Amino acid sequence: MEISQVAKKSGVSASTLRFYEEKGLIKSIGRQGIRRVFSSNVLERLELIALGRAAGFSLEEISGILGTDAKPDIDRDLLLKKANELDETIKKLEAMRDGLHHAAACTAPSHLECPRFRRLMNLAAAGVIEGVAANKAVK
Amino acid sequence: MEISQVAKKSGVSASTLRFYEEKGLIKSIGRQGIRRVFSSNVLERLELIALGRAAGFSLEEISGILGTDAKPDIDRDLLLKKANELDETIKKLEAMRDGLHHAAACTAPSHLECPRFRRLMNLAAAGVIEGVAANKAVK
DNA sequence: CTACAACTTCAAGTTAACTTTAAGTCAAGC
DNA sequence: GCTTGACTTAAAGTTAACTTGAAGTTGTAG
Repeated sequence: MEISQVAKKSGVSASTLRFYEEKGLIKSIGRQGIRRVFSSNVLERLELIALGRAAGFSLEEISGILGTDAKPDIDRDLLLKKANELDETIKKLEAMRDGLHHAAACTAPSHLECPRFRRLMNLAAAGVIEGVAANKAVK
Repeated sequence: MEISQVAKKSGVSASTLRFYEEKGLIKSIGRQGIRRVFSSNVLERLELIALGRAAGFSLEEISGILGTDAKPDIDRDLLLKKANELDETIKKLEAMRDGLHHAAACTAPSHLECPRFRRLMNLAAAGVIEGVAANKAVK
């Protein structure tokens, strides 16, 4: 496949594909003249990358998870660590979602004054700041 | 409270506090000489901001949700929309988490070849790319 | 054979969310 | 009364993840 084919099928722009290749996230299987040729495997790879991005991983983390080489040879401990991080994130997001739902329905004059909203937010916020700091530290 | 007090109690650096004030996300209640003075309410506000960041909202979105003025006067439709977006994200994250857990335990030569992993990833990836594109479009 | 659309590289530009730096202000302790 | 340390502003620098632009190359349709 040519780059435009991949772009069209994946929804990832050609410039991004070149950028990803430069970063080692994807590979072209060769060239026809000057033009890159991709195997259709790359589409799968791009889905995984998109998934990782949606999950909040950086491109660097994703290349750590998926592996930069042909064989994605994976560090199982890293995977478990990432899975646990995700679990933490999910809990916060659920609290946030519930908070938002309540805020939309609540009739208190200000949400900051609504005990239920506060309780939800406090529950959710516990460890958030530390969590963010920790994430930065990990980088 | 002085800015360093707020920084210490919130874990948010002084420069970030000034930056947030500039963006209208927080407010100081006045000045003592040249120095900002904050009320302790700002700590709560900062927790909400941290929560929003952890949930993947941009600062602009957060100021949209929390309101820039003193009274957080909230657009309920926006809240519900954000809650639904969050719900979508949560589902993807759960799929990703499950995928990672499995990948860590799986003995298939390559995860891309493991049917269970593929099934999980495909489930998770459905709509991810469109979702990302949609998020960008919303911005 | 020539025009042209689709590719190529490399460098520079963009945005978000901060951080860093330079230069100055001020209250407090010695 | 002067040094010190915590503040101040304004501007520039940083990083991630791309995008855009300029200048050149190539396969194909007319």
